Amino acid sequence: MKPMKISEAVVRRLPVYLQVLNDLNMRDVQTVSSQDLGNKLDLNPAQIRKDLAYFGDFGRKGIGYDVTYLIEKIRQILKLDQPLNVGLVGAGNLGRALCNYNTYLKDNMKITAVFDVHPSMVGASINGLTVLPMDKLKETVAACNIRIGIITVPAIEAQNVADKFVEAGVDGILNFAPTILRVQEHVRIHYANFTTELLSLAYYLDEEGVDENETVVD
Amino acid sequence: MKPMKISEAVVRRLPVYLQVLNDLNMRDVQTVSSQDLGNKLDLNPAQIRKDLAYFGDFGRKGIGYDVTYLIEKIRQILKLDQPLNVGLVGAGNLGRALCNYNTYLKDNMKITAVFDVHPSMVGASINGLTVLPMDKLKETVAACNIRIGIITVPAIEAQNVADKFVEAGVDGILNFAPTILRVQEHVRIHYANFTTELLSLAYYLDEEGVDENETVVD
DNA sequence: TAGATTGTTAATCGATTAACAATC
DNA sequence: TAGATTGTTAATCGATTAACAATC
Repeated sequence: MKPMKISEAVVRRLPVYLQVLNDLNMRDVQTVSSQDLGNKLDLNPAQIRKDLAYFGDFGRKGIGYDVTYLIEKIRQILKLDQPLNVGLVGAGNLGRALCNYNTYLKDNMKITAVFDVHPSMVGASINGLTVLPMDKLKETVAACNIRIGIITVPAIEAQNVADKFVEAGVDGILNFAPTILRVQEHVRIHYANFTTELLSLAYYLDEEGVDENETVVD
Repeated sequence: MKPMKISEAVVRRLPVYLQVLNDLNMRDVQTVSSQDLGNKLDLNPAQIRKDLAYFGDFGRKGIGYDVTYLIEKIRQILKLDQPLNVGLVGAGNLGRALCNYNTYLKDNMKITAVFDVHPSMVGASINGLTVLPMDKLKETVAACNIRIGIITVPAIEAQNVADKFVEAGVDGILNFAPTILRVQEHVRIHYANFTTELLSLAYYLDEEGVDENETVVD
């Protein structure tokens, strides 16, 4: 391992590698080359080798990477080899979807508490969890050792919820609300903003919608 | 306007600009400088000016950008000045959340049809839409002029659904399933994979979890 | 006019890719 | 040994930022 600073682009690719490796593992594939991975992910094999080499020598020259071993290593790098508790605020449709995905976020990440700002939601049961009121957030985050907060409330309430999470002591926030959050520097925020993806998708549509052949006169 | 090729990074920032501009507009702000926008978004003002300048001269020297005018222009660029119909497959929790968000995706984008692969789901009502069976997908996409497909089914079914969407003639797909899709080259795919964001967030946690001051001996 | 801010060119920075020695 | 594939250095590419003339 080197004490080098790893760029965000590299870190963001690790979960993608993990996803493909888990796939291969389920299909009992023992070994994979950077070439194979590159084909599956439309990435340059050199980039994959370089990404992995930041963290150690995981491959074998002439052979490739052992799938199980590489999964284990990437899990370690992402700190998914230890349990990580997550709290969620916003028991609406999206929040409930994420709670039910819990099996999905299996990799030692678990939503262990759900909160809502609306008293009418409090007490409801979601996938075995009882929705708690916001004034229980601080003590629950401490008691359950919650490190990450997920925000699935409307944009207008998001900053307020983020402040509560930070005050309660979480180190990271995943924000689904379409708004930029301001927090103390040491708290890391990731955005899961699908509207961005959807709206930017629209940009690329008419390149095909306008049939360029129609304008060709022979 | 220039006939230049615009990079994906630029296009992805446009919806973010739009978001902030809509915010400003609601608060009756008339004019905004690239400096202001940069502060709000943690972006370099020069980058914002450059991004916008790819598409035209929208600002006024010494003044800044007219908020309403810039919103209009970005809407045009993203083709949100015309209605755009969207179909969704997967009426589970996440699918339902997106359908109910319809107000959100107001910008002339609308989910106009919902499908599910499971017969037991068919016929259910979601936000005024009746869930249709998959064998109605092709005719509905044609009849409703659906250009974009959203996939909210489990990973294992996602490629199959994508194939159906492509066969039916959509030009773009927004995939929420954590899997890479293979489609004809002319179909554009965007990924809304929040597991990637969540897992990569874990990587950054212990940088603060390990209190570096504790190791300092004076 | 003086101050502010754009649009754009040039400089910088960082990320991706090619190439190859090492080695299984 | 010959073929395959890694880890890594050097070359390339592209994106970000700085700087500034134009101008409101």
